[in-house]
Amino acid sequence: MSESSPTIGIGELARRAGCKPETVRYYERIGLVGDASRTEGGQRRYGEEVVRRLTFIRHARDFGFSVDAVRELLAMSDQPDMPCQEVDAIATHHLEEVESRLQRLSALRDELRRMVSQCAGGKVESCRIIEVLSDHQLCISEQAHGGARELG
Amino acid sequence: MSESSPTIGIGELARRAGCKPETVRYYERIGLVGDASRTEGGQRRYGEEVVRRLTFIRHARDFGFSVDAVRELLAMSDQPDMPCQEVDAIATHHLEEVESRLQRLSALRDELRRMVSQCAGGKVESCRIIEVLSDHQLCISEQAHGGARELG
DNA sequence: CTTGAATCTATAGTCGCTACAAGTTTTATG
DNA sequence: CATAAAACTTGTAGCGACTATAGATTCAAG
Repeated sequence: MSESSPTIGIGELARRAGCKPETVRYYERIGLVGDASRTEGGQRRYGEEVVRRLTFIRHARDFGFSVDAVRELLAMSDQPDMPCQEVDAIATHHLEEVESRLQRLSALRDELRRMVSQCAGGKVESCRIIEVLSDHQLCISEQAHGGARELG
Repeated sequence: MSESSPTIGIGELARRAGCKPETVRYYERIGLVGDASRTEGGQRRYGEEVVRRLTFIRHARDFGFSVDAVRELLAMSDQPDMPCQEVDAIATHHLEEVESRLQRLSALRDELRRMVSQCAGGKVESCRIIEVLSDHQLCISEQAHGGARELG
């Protein structure tokens, strides 16, 4: 693995990886990408391998992996000879979380739909939306939306 | 509307509404609930109407409404004679957001499933999960997971 | 050499809480 | 009534993953 000469500025790096310079500096601060080499004047300069690394990071983040998970995935992708069990475990765990979020979000959608569809458009006093929000008993499923906050 | 005498402590209030005392104080700080009356010693005491208000808040939050949306919903539920168009608008808007989140989360799940199922369990070097994360082109849908971070 | 874009650091803000620390008040028991 | 335990008080900092701002500096193009 030969490093390419570090000629890429933080702006171009960010653009090519699909994020902002601030995010790159943030990733440097938390150690997701290493310290960049600098120009005499102190500006960061990167080589192609950092573009690849940052692209990997952004892609994994787009998949919803947490920064900690990305950190582990990065560490593993740096060890090509190791078995990929752990990679698989992380991805499978994440998939399970996504599936569980989907279920709850879907139940939430059903409740919201029901609520909205029952609003007759009169006064607030008799608005079904307000009524449902006031009275948990009017929900079909008690568990449906307990903790929607975690769903984003 | 007669106010009940304020005898309920913050702990009982929180328990009855399904949150924590810290959350109640937080809601007071941001103005979702008004300032409570106090004992001589300075402790907060509440009446039943606050239990109802806090329950409404928690319920709306469980439905995934933002605090700002809850603020508006509260303001409207305080005006029973007004038409409920705005209530409906807020709820419908929220429903649309939930539906859009669902679509993206569902596409994300499909990609994750595909990725995980293609992992043959060998070395990291040839792990499909790492490959997909390294190369956006291997995704079926480019849009599928662009911004999963917002999905929770 | 000048201009303007890009970059630098440091810090604070976002959202909606949650957690802690160190002190005070209330309530229950002996 | 004394004591202990529970609940409460304020203030502040932390979470995750950035994002935004300010004010200074550096770089690249003409």
